[in-house]
Amino acid sequence: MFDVLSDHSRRRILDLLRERPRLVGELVAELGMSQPTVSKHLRTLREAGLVQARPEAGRRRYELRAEPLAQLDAWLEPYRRLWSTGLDALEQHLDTMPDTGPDPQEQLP
Amino acid sequence: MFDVLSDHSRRRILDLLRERPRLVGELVAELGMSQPTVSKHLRTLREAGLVQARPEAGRRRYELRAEPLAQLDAWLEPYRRLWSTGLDALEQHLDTMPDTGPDPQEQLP
DNA sequence: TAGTTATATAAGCCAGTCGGTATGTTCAAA
DNA sequence: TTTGAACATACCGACTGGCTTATATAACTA
Repeated sequence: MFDVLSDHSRRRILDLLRERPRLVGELVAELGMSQPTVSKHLRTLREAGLVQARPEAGRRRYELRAEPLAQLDAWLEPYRRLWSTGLDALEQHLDTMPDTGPDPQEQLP
Repeated sequence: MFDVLSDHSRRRILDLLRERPRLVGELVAELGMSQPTVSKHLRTLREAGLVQARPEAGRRRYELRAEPLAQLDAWLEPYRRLWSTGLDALEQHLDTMPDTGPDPQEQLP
């Protein structure tokens, strides 16, 4: 999942498909890359379940499938608490140890 | 950001530092990689602002800095709506267009 | 059926990167 | 100041992955 998303061109494709489904030729024009290169990226995205092709009058319209991104969201989840509370790993650790000083913040779950 | 996170070893390091800050030697032992390799990953993470080193009795204790991950979260945000509502780019598009009938299924070559 | 268009796959090149070994560098203790 | 431990950097070989050109496949059209 991270591997698939680490490529800038593939993220551009996802961003474009987020607006609306598109034909391969449309993506080629907007990305300014060769058609085979775009097709290979689409294959990678397809195998990751992030896009889906629908035949349409001899062409192929690609559409976004966002569900697999939930994995990324799941990975991010435990980190989200840290930055959203301004708490990093150091303070989190100190929270679990006998306190030697004042405790500025308190924490939930 | 995506480039930094696309490496499995670096994600393992972040996961370990999420538990608690650690010395380089501790990470080396837990990752089973050579010390220079770990140091190189730490440098990459440091330059991305994801970790931070604190000198400690001649050693270096690395701690997590989760804030930059907010960028990832921001990128993810517009997609989160799609999968959380079960709405993908296709239906989103069709919502804005007059319906022409039932849609077929896809196929593979 | 042949020709044309749209897309997919194949093969090859090149740049970037991961991991390793060897070598600096820094710091604390003696 | 010297030694030794902990960590960083330099450099190298192997592999990966993206891009390009050339070619194959599929579907529409005449």
